[in-house]
Amino acid sequence: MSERTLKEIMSQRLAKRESLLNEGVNPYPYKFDRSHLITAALEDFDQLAEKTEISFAGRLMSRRVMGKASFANIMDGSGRIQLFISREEIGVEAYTLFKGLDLGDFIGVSGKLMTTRTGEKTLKVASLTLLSKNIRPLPNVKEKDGQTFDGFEDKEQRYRKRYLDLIVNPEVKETFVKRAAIYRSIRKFFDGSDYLEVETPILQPLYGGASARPFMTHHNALNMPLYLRIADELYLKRLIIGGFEKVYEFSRNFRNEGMDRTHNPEFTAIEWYEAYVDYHYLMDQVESLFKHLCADLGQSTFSFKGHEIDLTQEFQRAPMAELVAEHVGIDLATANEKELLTVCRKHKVDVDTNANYGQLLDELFDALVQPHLIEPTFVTEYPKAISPLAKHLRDSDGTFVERFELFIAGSEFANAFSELNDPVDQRARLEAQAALREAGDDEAQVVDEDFLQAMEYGMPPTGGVGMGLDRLIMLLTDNPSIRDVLLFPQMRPESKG
RNA sequence: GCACCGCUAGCUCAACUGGCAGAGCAGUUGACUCUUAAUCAAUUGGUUCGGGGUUCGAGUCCCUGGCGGUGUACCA
Repeated sequence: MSERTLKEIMSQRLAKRESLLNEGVNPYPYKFDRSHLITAALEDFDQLAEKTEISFAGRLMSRRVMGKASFANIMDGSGRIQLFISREEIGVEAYTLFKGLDLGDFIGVSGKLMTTRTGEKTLKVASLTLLSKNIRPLPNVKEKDGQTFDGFEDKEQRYRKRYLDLIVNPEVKETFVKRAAIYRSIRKFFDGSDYLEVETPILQPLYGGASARPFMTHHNALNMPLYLRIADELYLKRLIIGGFEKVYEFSRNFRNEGMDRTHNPEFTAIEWYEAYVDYHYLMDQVESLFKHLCADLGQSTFSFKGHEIDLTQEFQRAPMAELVAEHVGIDLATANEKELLTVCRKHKVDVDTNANYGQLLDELFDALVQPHLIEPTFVTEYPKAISPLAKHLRDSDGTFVERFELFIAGSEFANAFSELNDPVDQRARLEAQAALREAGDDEAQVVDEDFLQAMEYGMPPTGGVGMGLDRLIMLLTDNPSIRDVLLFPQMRPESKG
């Protein structure tokens, strides 16, 4: 739409590019030696001002021309600074070049720092070089005293053209800088506990470790189907079997499912496994990971979804059935499926009438309890029916397993178990999943014969945790949508309708 | 999936009950040596998301499709 007017602006700029080339000026030179980042020079202003010749490189963001002298602002990766350019100072030729610049051009400038009459720290430009010619106009944003005017606000365009969002809405950068800091902190936590960071296949002949539909692809040379991983769990367990006793991986996972505020088709999780520990150990460990993160970020209370949450407090722990029982006022430990169904109906929880005890309990929990778990809470003892990779709860009848999930502000943040390591039991559980698949559940897990064989060689008692990092970053940066913590969220192609 | 809201110039927005599609910024031309949402003067720029319909006349009303946002459901 409105291509014509955009084309006019662009053809003007293309013409400038041409005439520069004709004058023998390369509008795209190869390098520029800058002496300072903008913010570094501003911090060191008193040392540098009036004395030292310094240089910056950056993008021209605004301009105020007043005849033979001008002010402009450039932005580099660190920040912005005002430039003062006078014809007297830089000469007629350079001043003409400056007046021919467009917003969005990259330039290199050198000169001395000064303070303007109104007290703004400014570079008095002595020389100026074009570093890259802009030919497509940037969204035009005005700024004053930290307030922005006429911003670039269309969320769709911001997600589709994230590079523009980053240029024009600098606060967006902070989320991604913080994301990197969180990764660094997590790495430090595990590296410091003698964990080994590993990389396992993203392209897998069979997918597993979670209940989800996969993306499928095809390898030409092998002429075989391959799946993009939905989780790295089964490979990390192979490594535990192989004798690496503590492993972790930042795992980009792919799930062929719906998209919404909290789901992107590709997302990042961290999973870690440690030999000879159980889920009680893991709860303590997860709590200390959060404390470690808070210390590194220098913050203990986080605002998220309108709640103020202290992540350094002791996390609550409670079995799933108890939490549901508290809510419905019925002792569920002795309830049968029929009674649970009645409870579901009473609380208007929509369920499949063929659902088993575990699925019903899970439904009740999701509908009635989870939204109210605001303070950090480990929900423990999940039904075996929905946990095919977890060990039976010790000293019990086998209805429940040693598993926990961590909830904060009504959302799930971690999922962990005392990992099942009995190969006979594991085979039976996966075969039960396969039966569910036969019955039409296309998210049920598949039997991975190689994984079962690996376990038959012997797997030590092991604890393992999976934690969704995108959601963690949403929590720690107070962003309500996963799209705000992904640089390039998945979008439908733009179409002309 | 369902509901609601949105889509008009490069950007931000306006246009009453259906009556000539507008403004600011950006762009272009000119003036201006301490401005800072610079200012002043002039000026260019439109497939109003696509398609169909009603009407003398549609940005506006109706149908249909697209994309996005929010909520909700399903799903981990």
